[in-house]
Amino acid sequence: MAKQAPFKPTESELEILQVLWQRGKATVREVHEELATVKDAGYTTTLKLMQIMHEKGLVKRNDSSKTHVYEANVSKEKTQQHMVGKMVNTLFEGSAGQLVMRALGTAKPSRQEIDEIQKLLDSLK
Amino acid sequence: MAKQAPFKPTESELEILQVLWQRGKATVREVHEELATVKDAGYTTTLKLMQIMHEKGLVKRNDSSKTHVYEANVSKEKTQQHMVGKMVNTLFEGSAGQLVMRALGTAKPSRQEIDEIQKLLDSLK
DNA sequence: ATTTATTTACGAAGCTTGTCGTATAATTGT
DNA sequence: ACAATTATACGACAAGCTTCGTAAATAAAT
Repeated sequence: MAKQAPFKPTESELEILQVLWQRGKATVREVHEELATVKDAGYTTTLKLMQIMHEKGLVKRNDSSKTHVYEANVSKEKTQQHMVGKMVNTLFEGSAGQLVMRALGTAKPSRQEIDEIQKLLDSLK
Repeated sequence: MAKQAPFKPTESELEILQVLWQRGKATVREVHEELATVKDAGYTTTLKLMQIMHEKGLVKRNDSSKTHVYEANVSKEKTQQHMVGKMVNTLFEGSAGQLVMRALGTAKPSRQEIDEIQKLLDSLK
């Protein structure tokens, strides 16, 4: 039976998940190359992190060939939901509205996003 | 010169900051009592955490009397801003709008909050 | 075929977090 | 005054994260 993912990815694990979500499947080498454009760590570091993530159940992998192919085992949506919920609790006293206000104050969304948000808000009323 | 606060409070540190933000000033005992209603850790644990937070510059303290009085040294607003920004980057590809959509999908804000958000959105257009 | 390169596996070290025990100093109660 | 309580300081430890070096196995290149 597959182990239940814990849903508390660390900073580095999130970076890796980002790549996997974006690419679907990827080898350690591919993930590492992509991270290298942003970060500065050795190949074996990325490898080790992904091995640990596999033990935790955060990713699954196909090791039928010598070069293993990895894939995220937690969805982006669920992870976002979980992390946002946690943040609302620990930093915004349970108020999603407060978080929204803060987010909008920090970075202005595009016109299109604004329209989308307004549509959603209307439907919530 | 006061050390610059690092702005990456841990989970436990956030719990303590929450109490300090709410009360303004508080002793270790007071913070601990309040946390004890939610959490289960010894007094010296809270003490140690607050001492470390002091070293980091996350809190300041008045130790003119035997019982030290602590106070947050980072504002709730700045901390929220920083944490939200980080989350937008690591989980939402830099899009605040996406975070907002997710937050609204997770927990419905009150009618009053919705109105507030809409007002803010209009002003952003 | 032999060398070179790639990949995984493993172990270890340094750092941070969270936990607590114990010692010491100060305060309070009787 | 003496005992009991309360506070700080300090050290230590387990667990987890991140880092990397090295060894062994496989694949590719010459």
